[in-house]
Amino acid sequence: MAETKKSNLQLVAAKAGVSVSSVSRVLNGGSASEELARKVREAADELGYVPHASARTMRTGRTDQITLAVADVGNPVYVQMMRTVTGIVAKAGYRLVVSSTGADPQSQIDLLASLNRGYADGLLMSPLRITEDLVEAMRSSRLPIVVIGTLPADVALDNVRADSATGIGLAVEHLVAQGRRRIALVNGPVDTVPGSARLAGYLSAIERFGLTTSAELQVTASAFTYKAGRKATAALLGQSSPDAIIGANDLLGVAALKELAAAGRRVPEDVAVVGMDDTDAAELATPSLTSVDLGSAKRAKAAAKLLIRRIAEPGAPVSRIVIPPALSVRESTGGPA
Amino acid sequence: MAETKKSNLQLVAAKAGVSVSSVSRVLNGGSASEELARKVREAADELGYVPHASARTMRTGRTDQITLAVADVGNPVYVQMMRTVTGIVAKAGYRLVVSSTGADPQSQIDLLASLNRGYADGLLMSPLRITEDLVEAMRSSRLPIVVIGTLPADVALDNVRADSATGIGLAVEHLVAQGRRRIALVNGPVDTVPGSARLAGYLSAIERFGLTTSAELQVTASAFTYKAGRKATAALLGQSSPDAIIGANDLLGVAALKELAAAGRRVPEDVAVVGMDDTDAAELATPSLTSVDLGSAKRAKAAAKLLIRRIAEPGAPVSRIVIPPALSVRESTGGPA
DNA sequence: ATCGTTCCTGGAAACGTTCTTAAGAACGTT
DNA sequence: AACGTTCTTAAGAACGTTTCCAGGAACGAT
Repeated sequence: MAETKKSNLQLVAAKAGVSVSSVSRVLNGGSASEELARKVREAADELGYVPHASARTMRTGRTDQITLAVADVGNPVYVQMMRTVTGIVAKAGYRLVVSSTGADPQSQIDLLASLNRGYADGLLMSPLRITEDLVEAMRSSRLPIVVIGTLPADVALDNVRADSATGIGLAVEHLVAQGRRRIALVNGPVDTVPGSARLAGYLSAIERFGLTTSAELQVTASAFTYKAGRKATAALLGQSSPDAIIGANDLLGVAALKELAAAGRRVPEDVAVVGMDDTDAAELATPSLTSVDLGSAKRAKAAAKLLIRRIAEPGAPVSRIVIPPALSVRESTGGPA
Repeated sequence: MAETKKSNLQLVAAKAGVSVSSVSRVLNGGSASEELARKVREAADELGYVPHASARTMRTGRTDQITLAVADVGNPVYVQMMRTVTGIVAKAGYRLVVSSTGADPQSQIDLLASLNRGYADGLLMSPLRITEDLVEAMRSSRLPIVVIGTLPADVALDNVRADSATGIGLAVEHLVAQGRRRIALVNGPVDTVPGSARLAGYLSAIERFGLTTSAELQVTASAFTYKAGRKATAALLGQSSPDAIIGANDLLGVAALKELAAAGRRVPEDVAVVGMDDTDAAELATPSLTSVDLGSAKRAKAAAKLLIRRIAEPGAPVSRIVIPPALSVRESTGGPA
């Protein structure tokens, strides 16, 4: 057994001395006599038969694959999502295929076009930037899509979003409770979905707690990456002296931590730091990084389930789920080691 | 244009008033008259035609997809590989599909079986554990495979390997030059390919530099992860007092860093720490982690090129490439901040 | 005018599967 | 003994492409 040559139903059928359709029926669990089933299985085993995925897809229209599109495989929040999603879709009988698009909308549009060729039964995506063109492409896609992240109100797609604003509120509240007054924001690009949400959340929280902010306390990194975060934090420290810094994600938070260390400021004594996403990176940092858990694992899980349901019933009403945030307090704001 | 309905060659042909074969020829760059080409393109545009991947695959036998199988998406060394590979294969006209297998050989065997159904034209894999069954599955696969990592000598597959032994030698040499004498190893499971290579490299380097080691200086984490590394390092510190620790990868190195901090030892004053793989995690750690660059990016790049070549010419002689290691000195061994 | 080339186009087969339809066998009922 | 029902199996169409092959048309050469 387990020979590996080209094999197909016809060869198996010939070997077993039965018809092609009978082989297909037996192998897919249809009704058949003991005798027939035995012969078929024997022949299939002997030939090391493996069904041809494309042929099946062409006939059935299903691929049994789900694609997860992520903007940056280096961002630990996506790693967390991948982990979660893999398990869920596997349980439902799907293979997960991860596709790394760039950060720009065009590459996501390209991916959508390519998926419409029939590479997958559904798409899980978390677009960083949402343009008219991308929305149009998502709308006109004939593939079920579930979006992880916020979406314009008029786009009728299933989506699972975080509540950045409340999340930042949690961070600010925690910092205020410690007597911090000059709370800075190291944000990612504001033309991105998370970037704009976090800026808005920051401004509203600052106001709500009766604090003040200023242009000097807000810097924008060129990307949600460590390197960009270092640069942005350096600029921030050059133009103001905050007593707390909120990084718009953990990578930016860790960058702030490192830059503060390089500048000789103590964390948390001189400056407290909070990140967002509560990924492994927060745990691994030194000092460990307090982080707002935006529920990325939960979001990914919910999104995967939503997608599986939508594939099963395309006509189901559109769901919009919001996952509430939580705060994980660690050393960078005086939490336990 | 850009309607998105079900469309196929037949519909386009009908709309353009030509034959199906002519449409196919035009769209795939065959020879055709100006007039015909114009009509076809117009019709295709208007219908928003997208070719059906599976149908094409069934006819041509190609999928234009390459699969990268990684054991753990959370390991930054794989992230580095994904980044590199994505670019290379895209340039050659392939889509990269990332598949996250578990650490056990069986899940890799399953993946191989599933790929033999025709999901991809080639496979890039980096198996953690190599068993007889896995070797057998790789041998009998009808899919071109390139292995990133060491392979038994009698397996005739293209592969690109690191030189762990020399790499560890570099680390030991560096540590010895600083006067370190009690060099410990925090290894991953020794029944894995990298685990056994690193243990062997460590022992030989220790001997070469005239040092001694003992069972107390060697611990084995249950996996190549941060959490397992913490536990293993804690055990190490409980049973001996090394003046240097080599982590078998960066995650273990960072874990050692954190555990030392928790135990109140200063790095690098009391204990120097070296990791392996030279990933982002080494850069982000505090203090930043000296790490042996095993050339993961170069290995991934070479492997991708090898695979593309092998797909093009299946009969080409088997290549075995070794990438030499290098040392990136950082704060954890007294390097620059 | 006939023939041989070259160029363009259409017909049709084939890739491997699933599924509908139908034919035949076995068996029980009237 | 004739008939209806149920069960098992086979035949064949269809999914959407690519590509081989052949039929013309256009054209120049003999």
